Amino acid sequence: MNYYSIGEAAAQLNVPESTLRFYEKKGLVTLIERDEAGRRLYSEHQMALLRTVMCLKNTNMPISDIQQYINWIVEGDSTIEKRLDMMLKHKQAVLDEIALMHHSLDGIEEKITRYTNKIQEALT
Amino acid sequence: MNYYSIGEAAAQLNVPESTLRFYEKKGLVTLIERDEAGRRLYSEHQMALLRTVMCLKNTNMPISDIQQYINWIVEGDSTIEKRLDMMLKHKQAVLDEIALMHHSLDGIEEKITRYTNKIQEALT
DNA sequence: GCTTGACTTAAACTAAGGTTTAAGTCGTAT
DNA sequence: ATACGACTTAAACCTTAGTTTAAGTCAAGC
Repeated sequence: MNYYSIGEAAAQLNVPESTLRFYEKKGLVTLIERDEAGRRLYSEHQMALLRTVMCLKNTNMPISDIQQYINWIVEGDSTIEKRLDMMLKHKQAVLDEIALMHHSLDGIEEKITRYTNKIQEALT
Repeated sequence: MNYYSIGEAAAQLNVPESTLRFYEKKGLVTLIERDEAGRRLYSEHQMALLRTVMCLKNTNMPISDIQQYINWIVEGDSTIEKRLDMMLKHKQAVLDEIALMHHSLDGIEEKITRYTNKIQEALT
């Protein structure tokens, strides 16, 4: 299998290395292998997990909730319903947030139109 | 003209009163009139400004940037180009953020599908 | 006359999500 | 051999965006 150093993993996930160490300490990602020298080796499997973590983080899930979700994954299939429930709720929260942003964007676009017109008028 | 007490304004904007006082201290909203007893009176004009502030806040603009924007409004028409520039950049930032959220949502929906299938299978 | 809702300042406090620092130790590549 | 990238712990520090507290004052309504 392919392994990534912390530097490679960080670059791929577009976060600082310090964040990966921080997430590890927080239990957002577990069981990272090490080479003989004690350096972290991120497997494809870990990278997939981290990509999931990033999906949740990018949609503003609090770290503590991501932690809970990861714990459920580690616990195994008995927690699938809980995970499904969490993801459904989170999806709705994200949709709500996107809707709010879209709505707010309307207000911003109105400003853009108004300013653009004003500048046009000033040039005539 | 119609005036609103801080309680009414807060309810209408869906924020705590403490936040309105905080924004005022920060200079996000200025020149709020007072009644004889010193209580804040929010005019329609102030409410409109505050709705703009909320649009920016709801799209995650930092308070310091909102402050700058409001300062420019107060300065008058000479700052219209700066405001237009700021709004155009902010619009792009918001669109980028929404795009990232949408993309991340795909990952979340994949989980939902997988968990749903697993639960279905388990029932057969 | 008392409760309610508003007001004041300044500072402390909170929560989230990291970042930085100190003071080192290792192993690998040039 | 020396620089590079990684490693350690623990605590201190940072920013953002408020919230809370203290210790009052003030005016209006019941």
